Amino acid sequence: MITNQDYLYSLRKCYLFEGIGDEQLSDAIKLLNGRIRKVEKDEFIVKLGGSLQNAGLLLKGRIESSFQNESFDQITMHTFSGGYLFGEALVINGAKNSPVQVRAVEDCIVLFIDLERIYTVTDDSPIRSVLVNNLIKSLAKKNLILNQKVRILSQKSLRDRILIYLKTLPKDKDGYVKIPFTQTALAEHLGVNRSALSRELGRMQDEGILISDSKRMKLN
Amino acid sequence: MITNQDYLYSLRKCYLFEGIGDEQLSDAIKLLNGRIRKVEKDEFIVKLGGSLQNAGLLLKGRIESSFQNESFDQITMHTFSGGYLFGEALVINGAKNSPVQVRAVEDCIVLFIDLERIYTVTDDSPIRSVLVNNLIKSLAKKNLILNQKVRILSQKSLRDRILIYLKTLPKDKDGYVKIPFTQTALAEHLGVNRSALSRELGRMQDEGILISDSKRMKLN
DNA sequence: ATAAATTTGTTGCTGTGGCAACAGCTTTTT
DNA sequence: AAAAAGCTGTTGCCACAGCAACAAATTTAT
Repeated sequence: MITNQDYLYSLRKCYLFEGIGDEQLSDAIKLLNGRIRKVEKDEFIVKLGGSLQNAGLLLKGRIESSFQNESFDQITMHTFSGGYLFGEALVINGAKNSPVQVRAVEDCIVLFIDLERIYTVTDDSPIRSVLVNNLIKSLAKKNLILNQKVRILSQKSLRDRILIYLKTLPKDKDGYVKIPFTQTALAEHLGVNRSALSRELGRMQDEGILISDSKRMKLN
Repeated sequence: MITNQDYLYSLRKCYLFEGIGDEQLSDAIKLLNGRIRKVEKDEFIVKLGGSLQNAGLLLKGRIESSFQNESFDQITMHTFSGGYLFGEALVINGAKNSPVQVRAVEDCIVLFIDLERIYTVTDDSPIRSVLVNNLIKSLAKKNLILNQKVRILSQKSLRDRILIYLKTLPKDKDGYVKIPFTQTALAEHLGVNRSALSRELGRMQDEGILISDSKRMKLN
């Protein structure tokens, strides 16, 4: 039996539960009718064109949302890990034809929840009003994330896509950023050809504007 | 003096007030501390990198949100008219550096509102709970709109961008769609070069897959 | 430890679409 | 009605990045 306690860390990271004390966490999850489910690597939680009944909260593992363009290239929307809420927009819109697919990249543990209970039921439970608040903020934040994606994809040159992407990543003290993907996956994130990406990264190093030792990069 | 009554039609179109009767509309607007302001053509409501204090509800006119890529091309995010709520995501996130600019394309009338009042104040006014519900749905819907934008920008070929865009527009009985932009503006929507767009539209007509008589188009 | 699978660098070829420039139209302004 | 501003079609040029193919390196599976 899997308990909430096992994943307290991920739950705490989730924006939806911000401001809700550890003691009330169980109540909140009960209120949302939370159900834990294992999802195996490479399993699709949402298929392209499919629908999703419930939003999910990722407790463990990594999940990726993506789609294909008309040339059948894979474009990654977002890769996320513990504490991430996904599928809210689909569920709230009652979308029948999902424009994205959602796939487990590793073995995952997901807490599925009935989001509607946050905003349709109208009692004045104090927990609910916190949840409402957090849900609104989550949605607004995801909006900005999507904006960022649009910004990357709007760049004309591959180099600009790389530069913008790198600027979003947090720098460590030496000014390096960690790339959380293989180069192949990075290409899918930036929506570019893999070998073209490799070539451009090489060029940038030749020109001296980029230092790159596998998985770590630094701009000048 | 401008009254709410003057713009009842636009207010009714706004998703935020769905399910709120005409009689209660004034109460709702009072609750949100609504203030009407004229915005002149070409005035910026949000500048790039700036911030926005209040969300706006467009009562009259047309507004466009856009940004520039690193090559200084103008990319249009969204053009909207009466009844549209904008700036929510910026306000809710408290964004200091707006990634987009918002500009009046025509002379506009805007109702600015204090969105926070919807979700921070915690009394159990029945109007508020409707507003909360609608705000959540609005945010989720905007999410899908952004998704659509990402989808267009992820296409490798100009033609695919055009095709996908056309498919989102509503067809009339003859299968024609109305293009609500000049070709120049359409190019900015699709994030492509204006003359390349013109060229490609020409090609498509030559190939017989598109019929186009100024402002109206039809696919085969 | 070995094999299998995946990732990465590299390179020649090629097509698409960006760019600039201009002429002809259309729309807006005065 | 005239002038100004903006939109559209067209064209030659060419760079960027997609593509395919392969070998080398790295990672994962058995």
